[in-house]
Amino acid sequence: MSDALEILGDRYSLPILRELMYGFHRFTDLAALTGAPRTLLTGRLRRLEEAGAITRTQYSQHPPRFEYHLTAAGADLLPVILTLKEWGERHTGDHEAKTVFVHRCGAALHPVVTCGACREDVRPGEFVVEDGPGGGHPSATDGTDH
Amino acid sequence: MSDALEILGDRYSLPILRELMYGFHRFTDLAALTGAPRTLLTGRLRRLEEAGAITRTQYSQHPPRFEYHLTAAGADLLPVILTLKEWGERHTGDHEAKTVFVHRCGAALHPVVTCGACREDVRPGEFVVEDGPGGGHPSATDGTDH
DNA sequence: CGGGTCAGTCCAGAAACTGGACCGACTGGA
DNA sequence: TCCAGTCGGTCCAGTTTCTGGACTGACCCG
Repeated sequence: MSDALEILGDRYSLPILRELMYGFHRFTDLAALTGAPRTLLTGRLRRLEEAGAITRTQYSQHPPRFEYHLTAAGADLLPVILTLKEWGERHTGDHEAKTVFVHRCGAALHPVVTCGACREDVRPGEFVVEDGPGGGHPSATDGTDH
Repeated sequence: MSDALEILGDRYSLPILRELMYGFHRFTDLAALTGAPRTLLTGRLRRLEEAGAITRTQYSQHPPRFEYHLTAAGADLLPVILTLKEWGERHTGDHEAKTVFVHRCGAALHPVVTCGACREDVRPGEFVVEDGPGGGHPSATDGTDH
C-alpha cells in the first residue's frame, strides 16, 4: 500500500483519475474540475503517466495539444474511488453528493466489498493479518483485538 | 470524495489507520511502523481524531500515556484500505506483500467490489455518472470532447 | 543509581505548494 | 485584417509543509 500511496497519496491524484473516469481528458478541464494549480497538475499527470495509470497522447500536431486517458491499471482504481466516495458521503459533511453513480441494474451504486473466494461481505474482525513472504511486522500478534 | 481526501489525502493518514486495524495503538509504534516523523504524526492523529475516525484515550495518569483506537467511522475505511492494498500489489512493484489478509473462509482475502443492490461485480463501464442533488459537473456523462 | 520507555515538543533547513503572469500557435468572428 | 479567446503548458516569488535529529519529564525495572 505504501507504494500505491507514493503515487496516489495527495489531495489531487485521485480526483484527477476520477475526472478521467467521468470522461474529461483535457488539461484545462482537469485543472478547472480538480482545482489543482496548473504547475501542480503538470507534475501529477507526469507522475501518473510514469506510474502507468494514464497515457498522454497528442491529438493536434501544430499547436501541440494533448489528452489524457486511463490505462487498464488506472481504470483498476475504480474500486478505490468508489469506496472512498462512499466513505466520504457516509462520514463527512459530504451528504449531497455532486454526482451519483447508477449501476446498470438501475439502482444507485453503493459498493460492497466481498471476499473474492467465498463471495461473502468483508467486515472488520472477519479476517486475520498474517506475515507474508516479504517479512512482516515486528510483533504483529493478534491483529484484531477490540 | 474531496472531503474525504481533505482528511486522508496524504502519505501517512491511511497507513496510520491501517496499523490501527492491525492492532497497534501506541504513538511510538505508529511512528516506527509508518515512518512518519513524530511531529507530523502528532498532527495527523489530531486531525483524524477531529474528523471522528479515531479516539485518543488516556491509559496512564501520572506519566500521561495515550492510545489510539478506531471509531466505527474509522473502521469503515476498511474497504478503502483493502482495495488500495490490492491495487498496490497488482500494479506497483509491491508484489511481495509484507502482510497477507486471510479471510475467515480460509482463503487469502482479495477484495471484489459489488453493487449493494444487485450483488454483481462492478466493472468500468457498467455504471453511469449522473448529476446529484448537490449540482453536478459542467457537462458530464458522455465523455465526448466538446 | 542508571538505563529504558513513552508521548510528545522544538528547531532549522529542505521540499512542496500556491496563484498570478506570461507564452506561442493557432481558431473563430466582425 | 484585426482582435479576442483557447490550449497546454512554463516561470517566478512567497508561503506553507515536511523532515529528522535533539531534547524533555515522569515514570518503571533491575
